[in-house]
Amino acid sequence: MKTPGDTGFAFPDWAYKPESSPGSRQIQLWCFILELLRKEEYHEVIAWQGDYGEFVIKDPEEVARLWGARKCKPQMNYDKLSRALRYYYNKRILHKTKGKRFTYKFNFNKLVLVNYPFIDMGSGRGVPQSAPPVPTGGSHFRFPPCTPSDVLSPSEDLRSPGVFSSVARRLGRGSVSDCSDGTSTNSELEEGVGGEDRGGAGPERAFRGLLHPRLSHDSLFRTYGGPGGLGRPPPGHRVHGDPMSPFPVSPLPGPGGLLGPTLSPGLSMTPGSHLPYTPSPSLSPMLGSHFSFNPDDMKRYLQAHHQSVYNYHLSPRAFFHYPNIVVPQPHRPSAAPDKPMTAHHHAPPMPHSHSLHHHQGEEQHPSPFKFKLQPPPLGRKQKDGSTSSTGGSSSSLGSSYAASGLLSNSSSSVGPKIKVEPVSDVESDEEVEVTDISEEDELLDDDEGDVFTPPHPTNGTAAITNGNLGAIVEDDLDEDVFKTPAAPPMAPLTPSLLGLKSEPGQGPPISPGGTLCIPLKLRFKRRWSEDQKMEADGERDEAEDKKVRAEKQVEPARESENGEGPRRSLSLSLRAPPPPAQRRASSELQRATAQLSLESHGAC
DNA sequence: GACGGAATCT
DNA sequence: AGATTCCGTC
Repeated sequence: MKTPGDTGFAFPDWAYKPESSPGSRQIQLWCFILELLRKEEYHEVIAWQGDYGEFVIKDPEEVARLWGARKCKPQMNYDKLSRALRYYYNKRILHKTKGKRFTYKFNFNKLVLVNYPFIDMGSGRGVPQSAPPVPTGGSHFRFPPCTPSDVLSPSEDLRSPGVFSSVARRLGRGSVSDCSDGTSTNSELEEGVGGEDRGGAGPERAFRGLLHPRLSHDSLFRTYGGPGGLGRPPPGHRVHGDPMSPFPVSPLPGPGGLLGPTLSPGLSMTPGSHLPYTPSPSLSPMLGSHFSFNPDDMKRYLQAHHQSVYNYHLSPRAFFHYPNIVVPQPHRPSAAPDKPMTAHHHAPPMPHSHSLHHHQGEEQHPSPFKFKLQPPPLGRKQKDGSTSSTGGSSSSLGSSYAASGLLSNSSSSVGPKIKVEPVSDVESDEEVEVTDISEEDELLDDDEGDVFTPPHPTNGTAAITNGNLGAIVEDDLDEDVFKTPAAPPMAPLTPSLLGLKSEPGQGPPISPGGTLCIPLKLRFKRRWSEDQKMEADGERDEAEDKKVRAEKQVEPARESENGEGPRRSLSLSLRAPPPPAQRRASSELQRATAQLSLESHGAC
């Protein structure tokens, strides 16, 4: 086996499930697919095609064979493999490109966010839309390795703090390891990889190309992409139109600046809900095509993000994050000391405004937050039920579910199974998803494939401090939430904490008068509940709306045009500016939040 | 070919 | 949980 560096293909350690989970350390199919996709050797077998993240399996049986080899399942065949692939539909990791044989498409959003929650904060929708729609730049598209469990698990959403924390922990490990599970039998791949490893840098390349066109934020790129885009393809690599890249287009011009103080990925220029940029599957907070796991990059990223948080009053979530943010370790102790990283690899350590802690024993960090803000993504099992028309959780909630932490309120997924599906299915999701954010999404949609539609900076400036929120929530949304214009999932928490959004009219998030006097934790909780309530109401309404709509068969787009959907979410999340008092409270809250996060380590 | 349920394995 | 197998349906 090659060391991670050798293979060039390296998924960070944490890309794998935790040891505890079954199947841990086993590569997951989607990772494997990505792996193949990024290797030229397999271009005849599987390759990127069309839209972002869209790939075609040119030789199904071969792919199956490879997969079988990797998993030691000689009996593997395309039929089985495709079944596995179909399971991803539900998880929204993949979806089928209709009408095209053996063609599937990754939902980058989901994957990325989940994997890199830290990024999400601002990145998501927060990224300026103005950014060039140019997709990527990397020569090879690399999917961020993720923890499948996180990504996939319907129960755990991006929004879930738990995820974040877990991710953070994982990051802490930070090490990059090769993708191969220890057992990997298939040296084929690895070998191939090694050979192909240009320049070797495994990890760094990993994310090249990941960026969503709309996401492309200059600063991001600069920051993470490094000058000229760090992950520049090693010599010999084709930069433009790299077949390996999911993005047809060429790499971004890489301005060399590092993260400018300006905007960080975290900072969102636009409100989450309205971001012009679409949450298409391809979008990834990963930023940059050049973003890599290179420690330096990561640091930079984090730093930038961190700054943005402070500068922009990011959502409390961000804070949660930060205290525990762990910077990925450059190299795992055991890891190859020098992974061949790309040139930028040696970038000097960034000054961290905040100390990013390195935790090797990442596990030490219990997630700061025990709250689960998000409801679990739904699965597709809805069907069984009697359609749930009964439960309040009517399917229509789907949209809303995301919006509020409601469901999840009690950490355990309360509504574990809220099925949004009726309305949304993968496909419908997509459609809807479009609505929410903007037309763009539609364009993005797989089938449509107009990924490149220019971003509509609708309100680009509507910048909302929440950007983060939006980002966080949103990405996930893209498929889930977007189905319906739902209130921003994060809204409950974030707004309240920050006090950014207190709704003037409605349930005042902050209990009148009481807030300040209440202990932080209580306050926090209280607020949370209130928000949830509010959200719940909102959801209910929405659900009803949806039903109606569904019956009428109203076009989702219309809604978006009207601004209903998005607006709605905005209203929830952004609500009017908080009264002064609240504001004060909010700042306090912010501080508190930070504290809380710390406290929570032990206490919560 | 694609989908997805169900049982089963790991 | 994430496949793997098998299978019926479209």
